[in-house]
Amino acid sequence: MSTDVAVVGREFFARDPVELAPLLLGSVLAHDTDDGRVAVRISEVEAYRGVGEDPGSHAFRGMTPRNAVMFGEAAHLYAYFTYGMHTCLNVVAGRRGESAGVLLRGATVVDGLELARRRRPGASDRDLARGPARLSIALGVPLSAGGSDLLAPPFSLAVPREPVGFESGPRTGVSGAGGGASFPWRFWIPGDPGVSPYRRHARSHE
DNA sequence: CGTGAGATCGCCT
DNA sequence: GGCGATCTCACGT
Repeated sequence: MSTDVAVVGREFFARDPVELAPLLLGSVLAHDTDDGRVAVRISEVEAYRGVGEDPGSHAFRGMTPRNAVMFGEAAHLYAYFTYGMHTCLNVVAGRRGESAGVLLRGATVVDGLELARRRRPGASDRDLARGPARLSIALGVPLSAGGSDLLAPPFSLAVPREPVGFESGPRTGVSGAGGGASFPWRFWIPGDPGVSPYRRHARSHE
């Protein structure tokens, strides 16, 4: 159930996002604030490639003020605001200028359960971080934290020593080119309660 | 459990 | 001006 994780260097994240994404399943991301620490174990992610390569990516059309962080160093936080109310979190992937990232779509709380519950009143424990916007609220990460290094305080990110088994399918919420079966870059841990409820389509790996 | 609608505003064409 | 890398609540099964 709990995976053995370890802190790794930045070069681990400087690889193709489609390769990196499944390796992040089972990772533990922690965030410290004055109110305390919340840590989550990642159960679902999506890979986004860079400029010109991936029509579903915020970076597809080149650098803008919003996506500039994606063009920077790996393992930093790309946070974006959407639907007029939600913040979602990505781990920047690849080398400088590659503008790739991995969206954190779902997780389970493994530390700071009381604090996470306070941040999402009324939510069941299972739903605390199940979904990209919910995850950012449970961790207490504001949009303004965008650009932060996830390998330095107040964050910490540890990855599994041994990759976990996973399944993949089309990315959620990505319509038009970039969506559908041509980009099966959503990855999740089968049966994990932290996988978002919105879809299931599958091809399994091991 | 599934579907459907409304909320709400920054980003980029 | 149109549309999101979404969520919650209401209501039907």
